[in-house]
Parts: sequence; structure tokens; C-alpha cells
Amino acid sequence: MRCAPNPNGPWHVGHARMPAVIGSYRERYDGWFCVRFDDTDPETKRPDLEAYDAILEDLEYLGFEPDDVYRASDRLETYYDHARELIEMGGAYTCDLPGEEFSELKNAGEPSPNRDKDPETVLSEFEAMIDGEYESGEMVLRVKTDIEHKNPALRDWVAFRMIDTPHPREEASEYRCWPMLDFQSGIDDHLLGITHIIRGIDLQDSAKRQGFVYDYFGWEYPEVVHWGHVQVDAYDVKMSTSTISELIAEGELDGWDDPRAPTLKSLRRRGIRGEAIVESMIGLGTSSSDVDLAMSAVYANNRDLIDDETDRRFLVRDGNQLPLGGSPPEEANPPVHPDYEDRGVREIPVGDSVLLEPEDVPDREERVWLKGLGCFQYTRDVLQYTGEEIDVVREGDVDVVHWVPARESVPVQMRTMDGDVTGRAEPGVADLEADELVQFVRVGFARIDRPVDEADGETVAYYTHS
RNA sequence: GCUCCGAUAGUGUAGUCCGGCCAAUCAUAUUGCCCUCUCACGGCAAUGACCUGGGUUCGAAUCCCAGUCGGAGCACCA
Repeated sequence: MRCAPNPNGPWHVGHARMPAVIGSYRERYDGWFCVRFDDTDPETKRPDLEAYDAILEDLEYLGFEPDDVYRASDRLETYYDHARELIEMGGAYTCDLPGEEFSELKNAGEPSPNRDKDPETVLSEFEAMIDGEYESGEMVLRVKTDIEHKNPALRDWVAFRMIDTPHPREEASEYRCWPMLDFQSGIDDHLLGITHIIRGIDLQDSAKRQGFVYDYFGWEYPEVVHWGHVQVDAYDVKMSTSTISELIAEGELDGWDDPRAPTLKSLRRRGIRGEAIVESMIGLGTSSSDVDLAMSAVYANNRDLIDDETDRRFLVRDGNQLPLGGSPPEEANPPVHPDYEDRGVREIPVGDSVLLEPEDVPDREERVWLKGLGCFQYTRDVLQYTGEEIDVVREGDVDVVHWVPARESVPVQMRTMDGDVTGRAEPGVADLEADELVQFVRVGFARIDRPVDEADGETVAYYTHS
């Protein structure tokens, strides 16, 4: 099988579907899959030189390594050779009709006047195309299909056209005569031994179009599955490489890994495992209708993967400072993970005042349980330590909240899909390293993006999900 | 205009080929309860769907026809 991306930018979430599905088939049937960059349009779908590697990185993040990697722009001579062969069989003709004129004839079921040129003429004109003797738009090579076919989409389609703009890859920059996707991809699928093709409904006519070429060559067409488009909820930004690219250029997004961007690089930075995305994509199946992927499904899969191993920490967002009274313990020792006592406890110095999230500040005279510390009553602007046991919580009238010491806590900036939030975390957070995952208790999971910084003493975290 | 494709709960999916075991599966979501020093994890429960209309049949989610709705192609894009 093959994954045939157009290298015009890093992948968005929807792109994960192809490798997820063919990768799982590879495992199940001991199969083979390659990545083939179908980069045969240096102009309208101009390849981005950085995208080749970016896509391979995204693939690696998802947990896949392709068995082979090809670039269509390396294989032009192969396509030319097959075109020559096709011409000799009388299966293709050069055509200098402007696109609109041909379109009119085609829609009427009328052939192009060039259709019956003899192969020698066609061949010499095609060689001239290869030699770059025509300008863009002057000459194309068409596959001779069935000009009266009831489906107008299949009638005598273009196989090669002239493009004046050089290809961005240096190795391919001298070529001017470029194959269209249907020709290039059709030839390659056969030559690479592809047995099963999965592609979008936008290419649902491709198999029939390419079928004419396969018939000329006497090849057998692979099995094909078409699937619909994927929409992802939870994002304001349209899931389209070109849209995201524009938003980045305009400065609306900070980059491909901005948490608001529906890209794989963004999910990676937020600490979501590629595996969670892959599982969600496999869950979508291969239906040909359009589907909506709920991000909650990705989060649920991810939570399954990371919950057990992720240590707990406290983070208070926009904290209200409250002084403590009544001689509470000097240090709090909540567990590193509530389900794994053997991982030990954290050591949080308490000090003489704490920060609570505004919603957690109790009403006057009410009690509140600071996790890992004890019970306090809010009296005369002070949280008065009551020394009561945990039973008061079990009895049900005391809420349990997280907190941080006002003085010894460390500043944290957390970037989320809905914007940045600031807060302060327990001191241990300053010792975390980049890429570590934490669960901020009662807030959610986060990935440490930048450990504490000398300049501002601040730790930057990316919010994963609840 | 021509041509293709699809339609099961909020979302995704199984079942459709080879009609009965489907008063429809599983996951997620939502809600409630239990557990709990988290609104995490775990456990229990509830909510919730075969697009419409005909036909074939003893019997239709499943087969046939029509319609409706949705998607896609008819590019010198991929």
C-alpha cells in the first residue's frame, strides 16, 4: 500500500488517517507500505521543500516508519518512457487545443481534431514537450479513452502538460513537461506493486480514468477503497494545509504547532501520543461518507495511555491569596499518584499563606480541605487550621481543593486551545524537564514545553486535555 | 446540464455481500449513583439510531424501485 501525500506543508489531523489505517493493515497482514510524494505540480500545488521532512516527522510521531520513500519528481524519465510506449500503441495524442475549447467539444462528445494524428507525429511532438519547446498551455498529451463515454469526467484526460515554473527541488528543476496525478500515480501504483489503494472521494473517478491506461498496458488495477472527508470538532481553524499556512503567514497562529492549529505538530506539542490519534483514526473506519472526528475520542484514547504514568501536581490559575492561621503542618505530602502509593509523596512547603482558584475560595465560616494538607475554616479573612481528620470530607460537607503556597510556588504559563492562562504551581514543577507530562490535579493534563527559565523564572506548559 | 457515491443514537462504528439468531453491537459523549484527600482512573445504571415511501417475502436495517437529503467529479490541482 502507499501513502501519497502532496508535500505542501506539515500534516493536519486528518492526514493521520491514511498512515493509521494502512499501518494497521501492514501489521495485520504482514504487508508493505511506502510514502510516495506526488509532487508533480511545481506551480499550483507548489511543493514546500521543508514539507518532505516535516511529513516524515509527523509519520514518525504517529509511530510509523515507511518501508520505502519515493518522490515522483525523481521519476520523470519513467513516466516519459511509459508515455512513449502508450503513444506507440496509439493510446495517447498531443493536443494544442486551449482547455476551454477542448472542454466544449468533450462535453458535446466531439473528439479533438488532434485525436487521430499518427503515432510518429505524436511522438515527435511529445519529445518536443519533454525538451521544453512549448510554453505552458501550448501543448498537452491526452490519453485516448472514449470521447463518448457517458461520464464526461473520463473523456480523453490530460496526462502531461507544460509548466514554465521550475520545480523547487534542485534535482527536478530542469523539467518542464510534467505528468498529471492520474498518469503519474497510475503508473507508479503498478510499478511499485501496490495491491490496495485507499483514497479520498475526490479521486473517485481516478480508478476509472487510470483504468484506460491499465488496459493499454494490460495491467491489473489494484483494489480501491474511497473514503469521505474528515472534519474535526473543537477547532475554529479550518483543517486545510493552505488555510493554516496563510494564518501562520498573517501571524494569526504562531506556527504549525500553535495549540489552536488542527495539526499533528500541535497535538504533539500538547503531549498527545501519536498512538491515541492513530487509534481514533482506525475507529473512523473507511466509510465513503464524510465523518466527524470528535476530539473527545482522541482525548479518551490518550487518557488511557497516559493516566497511569503521569505524576500529579498542583497548579492554581489566577489564584486568590489567603493567609493561614492555627499552626498547620509546615509541609504537605500529597501522593505522586493516588493509585500508586509506592511512587511516594511530594514535598510542598506550606508557608503562611496559600493561593486558591477563585471558584474554590469557600464562603465565610465554611470549611475546605486542602489536598494533602488538612481542613481549614475561612474565618475573618484567614484560613484557620482546624486539625480535623479526613472523616469530615467523607461525611460530605467539606469540599476538597488543590492549592499552592503563596510564597514558594513557581510561575507557570499554560498555553491552551482557548488562549494562554497564567498561574502558580507547587515548587517541584520547577524541577520538571521539557517534554515531561503532568496532571495538574483538578485542572487537567499538560506537557512541560519549556522548563523553568533563568530570565523570568517561568515554566511554560501546554494543556493536553482534562 | 452530465456522471458517480453515500445515508444505523450527539459522534464514530458493527450488522447489509449470503433476509430470520437485530424489540440492533461496541466505543465515545451526556446524566445519575458508587469509589476516591482530583471534576483523573475504576465500577454500575440511564439516555439515545436503522432517511422517507412503495414493492418482493411467512419474515427486510439487510433485496428491488422511487423520492429526499448529503458528498464528489466533469482542471493543462493534488
